[in-house]
Amino acid sequence: MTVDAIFEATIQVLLSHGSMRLNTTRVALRAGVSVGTLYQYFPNKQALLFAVLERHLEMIVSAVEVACHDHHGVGTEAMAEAVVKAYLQAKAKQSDVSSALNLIAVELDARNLIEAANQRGEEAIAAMLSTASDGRPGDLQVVAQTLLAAIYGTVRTFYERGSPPAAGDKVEKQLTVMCRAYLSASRREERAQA
Amino acid sequence: MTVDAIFEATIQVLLSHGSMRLNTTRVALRAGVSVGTLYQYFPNKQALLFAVLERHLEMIVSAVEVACHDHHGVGTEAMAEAVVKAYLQAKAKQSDVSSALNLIAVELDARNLIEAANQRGEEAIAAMLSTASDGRPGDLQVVAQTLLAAIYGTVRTFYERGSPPAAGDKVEKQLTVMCRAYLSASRREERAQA
DNA sequence: AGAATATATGAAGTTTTCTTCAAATTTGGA
DNA sequence: TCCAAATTTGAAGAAAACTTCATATATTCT
Repeated sequence: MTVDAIFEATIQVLLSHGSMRLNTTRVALRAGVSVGTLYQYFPNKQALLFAVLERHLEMIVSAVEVACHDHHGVGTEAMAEAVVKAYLQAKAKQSDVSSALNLIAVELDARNLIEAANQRGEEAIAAMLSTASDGRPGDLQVVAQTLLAAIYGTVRTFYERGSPPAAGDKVEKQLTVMCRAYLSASRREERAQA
Repeated sequence: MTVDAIFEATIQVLLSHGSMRLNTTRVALRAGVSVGTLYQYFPNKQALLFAVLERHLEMIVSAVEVACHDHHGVGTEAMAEAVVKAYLQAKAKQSDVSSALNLIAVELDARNLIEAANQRGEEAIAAMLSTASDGRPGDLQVVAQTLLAAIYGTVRTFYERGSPPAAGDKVEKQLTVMCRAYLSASRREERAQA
């Protein structure tokens, strides 16, 4: 479909030129359509970028939500593993998209969009953690928030660096170790304070 | 100094308008000088952004390096604590700058700059870890890399979200728990494999 | 003070980018 | 086949941004 071609082109231009040098003509050209066509589907440049971002966020969050839902009731270690894996897979499925989009996320009035996506992710994680078979961690909100931020931030850092996909396994392993350790430590702290 | 005013103005414009709507006129206006003056000091817009970024990276990395150097020979838990604290303090010292700069970092040919900064940070951490009194973690390179990425990414995520500075304490606490747990777990894995 | 040097100004030229719209093309049904 | 609706085109107008440079102001030194 034309719209998909435009989406794809936006990503490509973002990757090869950066958001500062992204302009509608370039996107249209890359998409193999004319500028006019682009404006048929998006009222202006900002709307285009917004749509591309929205699309990607939805994909990531829903992946996390599904993973959390599928892992209610298991131990925290398995939970850590599951979330890390889900997030990493979702990212890998469109690794180029990921790094490109971080360039525009903050440009737009996308704060709310991102905030909402985070919220959903955090809630899914908190809900899952509360069902842990080996005891729930302390402050659910805080732990869920930190966990998501750590996964999100670490992965992003690696992607931006353009690490080879081969490194993905290493990242997953280390992240899993870290998240597991964190959740265990959280429970320990919890017990210590009680 | 004029140059400092321009630096500061760049950050401000970046924050209030985003990199896409950042232009030399706006920066000059905000700095209280004329466009001509700006071009007296920077050959073009790109050079300006590059300089601002460079300045900031140097500040952050050197803070990490100092912290690492000051903590050679202590236990890994203390190390985790030290690095987290150093990084967070450096960021906090110019919290606005931090989030603003991530907007342009990838725009420029700044890959090398960032790569170099990361390199230095990782090396400092690896060097410190290798002197741990309670046993060095497994693959020093990988652990240092992951640790830095996790701290960097997590902090960035929080900053971009515009969390109130009050939340800084909570972030520091959680990050410390996480990094400590990670380093302990790394050592445990090391022993298990040996 | 006066000359020499350094710094600042901002209007104007050039280039880039955004967006529109009348005309051309394609699509799908009667 | 023929028509009407949907889609596409890209040249061109309008707006925004980059950069230059001749002129003006300030600073420093003798």
